[in-house]
Order: sequence, then structure tokens, then C-alpha cells
Amino acid sequence: MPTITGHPERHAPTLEAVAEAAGVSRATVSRVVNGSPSVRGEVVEVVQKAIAELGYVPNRAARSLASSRTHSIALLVPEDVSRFFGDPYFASFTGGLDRRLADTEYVLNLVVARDDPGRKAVRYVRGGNVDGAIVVSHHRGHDFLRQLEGSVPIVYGGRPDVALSSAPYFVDVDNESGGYLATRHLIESGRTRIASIAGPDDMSAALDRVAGFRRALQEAGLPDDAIVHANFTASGGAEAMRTLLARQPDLDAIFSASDLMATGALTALASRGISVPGDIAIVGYDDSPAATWGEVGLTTVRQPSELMGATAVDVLLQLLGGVADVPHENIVPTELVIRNSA
Amino acid sequence: MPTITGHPERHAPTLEAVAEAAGVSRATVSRVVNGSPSVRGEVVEVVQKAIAELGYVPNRAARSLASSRTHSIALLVPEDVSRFFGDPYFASFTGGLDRRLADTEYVLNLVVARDDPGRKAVRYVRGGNVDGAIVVSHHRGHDFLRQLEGSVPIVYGGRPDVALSSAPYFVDVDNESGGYLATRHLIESGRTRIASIAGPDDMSAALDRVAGFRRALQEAGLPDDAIVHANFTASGGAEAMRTLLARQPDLDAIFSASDLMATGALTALASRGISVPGDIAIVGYDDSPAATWGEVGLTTVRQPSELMGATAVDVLLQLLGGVADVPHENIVPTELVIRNSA
DNA sequence: TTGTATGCGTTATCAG
DNA sequence: CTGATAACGCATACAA
Repeated sequence: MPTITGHPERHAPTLEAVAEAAGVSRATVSRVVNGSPSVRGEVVEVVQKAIAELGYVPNRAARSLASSRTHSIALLVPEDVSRFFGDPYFASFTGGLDRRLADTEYVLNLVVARDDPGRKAVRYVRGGNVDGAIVVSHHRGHDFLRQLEGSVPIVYGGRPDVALSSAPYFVDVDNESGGYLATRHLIESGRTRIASIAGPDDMSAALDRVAGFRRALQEAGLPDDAIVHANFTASGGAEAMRTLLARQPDLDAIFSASDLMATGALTALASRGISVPGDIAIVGYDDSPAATWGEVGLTTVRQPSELMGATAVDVLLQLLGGVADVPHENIVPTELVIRNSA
Repeated sequence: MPTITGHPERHAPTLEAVAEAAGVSRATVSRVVNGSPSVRGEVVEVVQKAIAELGYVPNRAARSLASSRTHSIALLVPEDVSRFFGDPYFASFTGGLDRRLADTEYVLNLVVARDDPGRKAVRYVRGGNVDGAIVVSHHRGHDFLRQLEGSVPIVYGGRPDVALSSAPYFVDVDNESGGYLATRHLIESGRTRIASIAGPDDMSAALDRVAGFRRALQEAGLPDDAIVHANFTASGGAEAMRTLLARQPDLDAIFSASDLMATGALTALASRGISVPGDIAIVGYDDSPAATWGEVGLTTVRQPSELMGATAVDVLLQLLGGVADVPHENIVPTELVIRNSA
């Protein structure tokens, strides 16, 4: 490998070097580095000084080999890269996760692989490369996730749809009540011909929102069967909107299971000259940045996705830390954010 | 650490175990695993069989410790997580990178940190945790990038703005000619009052596009001073559009330095009842998915961002592989994609 | 509280 | 072509 810089490649200092410089043993330096309480104060100082002077940085591989802990966790995303990046939900989930992780010495390994051909992702996780994993956007049918069981602790973002052999750890929102909340709001503002642009029908989060939607309508004695499933993208939302309109031109309200789909619906409506919320009211889901992109602020169900990411990390860290009785279900609250669209 | 599964935690098989099972030495197994040509065919088969049967997976930490190579590379993003995720350019850049990496045994470590307080990111890269790094979205003023010099090979996405002590490796598009191309198109379609929504003025990519914009206008003898800088976001684009309009209401064309900003501009125009391309023509930049989000397809300068990501990986792998004479400047072509907006 | 000794799973340098 | 054997840098049980 070519040397990039001019100055001679200085060997990275090791524990040994620090120990010598500080006049103590390797073990003591190791203890200081790892914050062991059983080291005399003065000694700690001397060692830390030596560490600073030499610019010592622990070698992760060696540490990992000796302790059989890697200090890294995987974010596993069984999706297309473009889907992962296209949805603001992931952005803020990952943001929360990342920020929470920044306080720790763990690093994040991003593994996004839709089909995981060759089980590369699974092998990676099982191969002892990470201490734990967080899995988001899993669909029913992602059976390969089962192969992760029994390797390292796993926390799911959203209740997993696959049949696991033991109770999974997950963080989720109460999607059913989110859907209920949104629909209830539409009903209370006087709407009566209410449809839903739902998420994919192989994701429980999507189905739960539909369930809430239906419950609200049934309670109000309104029809609950105007539902079109889309794939959580803006263009999917636009198409669903057109389908809905073709089927039932006199709609007066929409519950969209994601903000992104709602933005698609909005452009579809705009191009037909249908006003929001005048002609049709619309409530989104997520409270993502997309909710305020357009000219009309989107009334939406806030999903604290950033908090979810952070919580997922918390749960995982507890698991890794051997904390007893970590709760399996971690539900974060949902809330209606009222803007202009409904 | 609590055992998650029911079945007893079986020790992961080691080289040793495979060697025993195959009736050879550890060294030989290691050779087979690493594809050494100097192992007899039959022996290779026996060993591979044993590997398969035992489900052996090399321990990365041990391997890394012994070989001082980590087989992982960092994607370093000196940005907010939300910026990183919000821009489709990164999505496809990362997608290209990820796909290219999938063919190799390298894994990606995502390090996104705006200010890198405590130099965590730098320490991470310097600490021997990765074999190399790819850096995107660096701004002038990101001097901490200088601290990466001399550690591991680095490839920049976009020509770096910081003063480096040695010639950097980078992949980039010819932004100047991209800006020229876009503006030229507007001029040729008869527009004469042309403004630009430019990118941040601390990024050379943005400034180069402005330069191309100006060159085209000067050649045509048209005014070239209607320029507003924004931050590459949709809302930034919308605001810039409003500023531009306030300043010069009779504009008839816009060159936006990113599609995302262009979408913001489009919504700003729509809300004022200004038609595109009737009243104002607009050309974007990127050819990202955002270009086709709206009702009116965006004419735009295609930036093969996916190719750029893949190329960055290629260059880095060459560097890591000790290939001689790897070119420092890797320029990928740019092209005008004509849709409806101009 | 501190030091000593051993092992973590591979790679790589030797001989053979 | 193959097999011993010494690193690699650190954590940790055990001794002192």
C-alpha cells in the first residue's frame, strides 16, 4: 500500500508503550482505559497523561479479540437503498439512533440489502462482527430474519411480522390508535366520505393503521371500505389518490398512512384543481419534514421516529449490558399535529 | 449477556476446528479460506467441505489483528443526518457505493457527524478501524478533514475544498460545464431573463455550476447577476425563488443547482399561479427522483451519482490493492435530460 | 491496588 | 505444497 504522506509512518502506540511511558504495567493501563474503579487516583492521572502524550488509541481488533465484544452494532435494513433513503421516517429514525450512539463508544454498521442474496447480511451479523443489531422496515416474508435468532441481541423498529421462536424486543408506536386518532379528527370536522391511502399490506404497521381507521368510522356509522394500499412512496400516494378519486369522486377526506404518500396525493389533487382542505381534507402520518414541504401544512399523526431510533439503541444497550428484565415491547406515544390540511 | 435463544450457545467453530475436521493444519485451512493458489486441489475440496459442514465463518477481529487489515471502509459524511438523508443525491451515491461494495468482502461503516465534536470520527478513521474512507459533502472550513491525511487512503466525492498537503483522490462531475449546459439550453429556447438558485457558496461544486451559468450568459451577452445561494434543500429552494421573484418579477427562466431546490422553487411558483414552463422555464441539476416527483417533469442536468459512488469505491479498492498510478481526478460525464419544465 | 501470565483466532514466516 | 510457530494488541483470572 502506498504511503500517502510525507512523514514516516509512525507505529501506532500500544498499551505496552503507554505502560512503559507511565511506568506501570499493561494491565493497569488497560484498567484506566476501561474506566476500572480499582486504580489509584494518582496512577490514573499519570496514565492518562501518557495516553494523551502518545496519542494512544485502543486497537479495536485486539480489544475485540480479547473480549469477544466488537463495540459495533448493525443497522439492518431489508430494503432497497433508494427506499431507505427516500423515506424521511428512516432519516429521523437513523438520526435518533446515531445521536444516541454518539454518546457511546459503539459505532454503526449500515447493512442495507433487500433480498440478502447469499445471506451476506445474515452471515455478517452471525459472524460475530457486531454485538447486536437493530432491524427496521421488515416485511412479512422476510423469513431470513429468523436466521438471526440466537446470534446476538436484536431490537426491531416496529413489531416484527415474521414468526419468531421467542419474544422479540421491539420499539413501536401504537399504530392502531394513530389511525384512529387521525380518522376521528376528520369525522369531528364534519367529513363523512372518508378514504384511506394505506401502506403495504404486508406490514403490520400499515395494517394496524387501517384497523384504527376502520374502528373510528364504524363507531361513527360511516362506510369504512374506501382503502387503497400503496408502498409508502410519494408517487405511490399520487397513484392511490387517482385510483380513489376514480372510484369515488365525491370523497371529502383522506387518511394517508404516511406523509410522503400524502404529498403525492396533494400533487395529484392540485393537478385536478381540487382544493385542500376546502374540497378534500387530508391527514398524514409521521410528522416528517415532508409534512411542511408544500404550501399547505399537513395535519398529521406525529410519530416520534427520532425517539424510536434512540429508544431502540437504549434497549439494545441494556440488552448488551446484561440488564435484567428489559421490556420487550417499547411503545412510544403518538400525537395529532394539526396544521392546515384538515 | 443473557442468552436469547433456547438452544445452548454453541461455540463458533474456529480454524482449528476446521483443520481437525479436515485432517490438515490450521495454516492450510487459512490458505484455503484466503484462496491461496498453493494448495493441492483435493485438499482444497476436503477443507471446503469441512468449512461448509461446520458452518465456519472467519473471525474478523482475529483476522484483522493478525493482518492489520479490517476489511471495512468508512463513509464519512460531515453533515447533519437529516441533510444526508434528505438529499436524493446521497441516496444514489450511497446506493452505487453499496452495490459496488456488495461484490467485495468489505463492509461499510457509516459515520455521519456534522461537527465531529471530540474528533470522534477522525479518531475512528485514524484509529485503524477502517482500511480506507470515502468522504462526501465536505465544505470549505472542514479543516478537520486534514487530520485524516496520512492515515488511510481517502477518496473524496467531489473535489475537496480544504487545502490538503498532497493531491487528493476524488471523483467528480464537471460542474462548470453542467451549469453551462443547463443555462445554454435556456438561452437557446429563447429565454433572456435568467436567474440561478445556486448551492451553498462554501462548496466548490456549487460555485463551479455558477461559473458555468455565468459563462453561458456572458457568451450570449445577457445579464449574469441574478443569483441567490441556498442550501440544497427544497425549502431553501422555495425561499430563494421568492427572493428572486421579489427582486426581479419579470424572470423567465431559472437554473437551479439541484433538483431538490427546484422542487421547492416549483411549489413557490405554483402558489403564485406562475406556470412552468409557460411563464418561467426551469432547469434542475442531479436528475434525482425528485425530478419526476411533481406534475411537471423537471428538465435537469444528469449527474450520474450512482456511478460516482461506485467509482469512488473502485478508486479506493485500487488504492487498497496497491495498484500503481491510480488517477487522482476521476471525472464522470454530465448530460442534459430534457423533460417538460424547460 | 497492582503486576504476571495466558489466551482470543488469524496471518505470516519459517522450515521441511 | 504443507506444517510448526511466532506475532498481532488487548482483557482478565489469578497472584502478590
